[in-house]
Amino acid sequence: MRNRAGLATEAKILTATRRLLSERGLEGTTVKAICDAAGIRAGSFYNLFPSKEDAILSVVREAISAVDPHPEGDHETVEELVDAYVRFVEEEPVLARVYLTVAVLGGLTDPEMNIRILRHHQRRTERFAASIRNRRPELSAEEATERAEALLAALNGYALHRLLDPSFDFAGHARRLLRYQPA
Amino acid sequence: MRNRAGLATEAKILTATRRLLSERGLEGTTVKAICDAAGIRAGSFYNLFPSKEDAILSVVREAISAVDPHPEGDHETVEELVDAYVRFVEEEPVLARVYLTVAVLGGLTDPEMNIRILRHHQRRTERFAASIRNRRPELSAEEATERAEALLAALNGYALHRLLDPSFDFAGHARRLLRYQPA
DNA sequence: CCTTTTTTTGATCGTCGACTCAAGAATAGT
DNA sequence: ACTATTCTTGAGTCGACGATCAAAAAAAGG
Repeated sequence: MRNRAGLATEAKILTATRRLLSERGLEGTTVKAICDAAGIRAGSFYNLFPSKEDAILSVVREAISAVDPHPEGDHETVEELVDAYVRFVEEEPVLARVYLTVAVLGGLTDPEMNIRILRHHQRRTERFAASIRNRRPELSAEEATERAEALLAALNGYALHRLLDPSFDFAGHARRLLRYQPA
Repeated sequence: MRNRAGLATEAKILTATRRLLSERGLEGTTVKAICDAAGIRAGSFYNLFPSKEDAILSVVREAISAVDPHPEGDHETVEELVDAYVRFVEEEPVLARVYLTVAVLGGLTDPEMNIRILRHHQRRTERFAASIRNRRPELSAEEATERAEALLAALNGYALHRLLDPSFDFAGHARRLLRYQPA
């Protein structure tokens, strides 16, 4: 693809797909809905994406990789990681919805999404566990991993609730969680 | 419906629907899949259920009402309520999956499911808040509600994680949650 | 300007989804 | 045993979905 029009169309398609996935879920994200929202015909869609799944996967990958900040230093604190997740959910609600509804939910029923979300979750758990062990070296690797798992699960629960009830104080409760169970 | 065969067929349909919803989600729960699993033809299905949504809604209602124990006394403790939820998830994994994937996560994209899950969630929050205030009468209604919301959100996160990783110690972490943030 | 490549369009295809119906088989009630 | 009701079946309708394609239109490159 070299034409400017093609790049613009691709962007319109991805924007429409993001919005649809976030608002109507996998079921509501049809090729027709995407094309209507993007103001194009189906043929143009298939000129740029080999299949519907391709466009969806592209957005899902984007959402998953936006969940956590890209690794910077070797000494991340748990607070930084938690704050980053809170910011992600609050500042990128569209991608956050895609992450939670399509990736996490889809991981429970769709086999391909399952391996994808498990891989992501393992990396994420290891990262959190490392930051926990940074602060509390006396913890065994297993203990740190278990705490990271519980912390992440609770955070996901908070995030989920936050999507249902925007007045939920995600940041405050996340901080409180860290205070009571100081990682 | 008076015929025994009809009752038996209805049970087979509901069993198949439960299993499909839990394993393949809304998307994978087609009339054909239900009928295949139940060993009947589509006509029999529509002799007993006016629509596919009807059968699904029936199972979703069942799952939602199985989440919490039916009210007994006026003095439930938070521990009892939390334990009941843990037991529900561990002893009724099929319904628990339906509850979390179809009802809770579906509530984020499907408008009808949304009002259903919000109603349920409000009742549940009030119940938890009441049990919290039972133990700590010095808390304001708002504070108790906020704590109940956070507790429930974290529990749902744990439950969700438990579905992805059956080795996750849901009961243990739930208890620890209560200890650190003693409701 | 002309050629090549990319993009868009509109029509269309096959498949699979939910759902219907007439006719026959089974079952209750009497 | 008879009859009315319920249940099951198989064939079928209809629409939506993902996907394809030839041809026209637009853009890029020289």
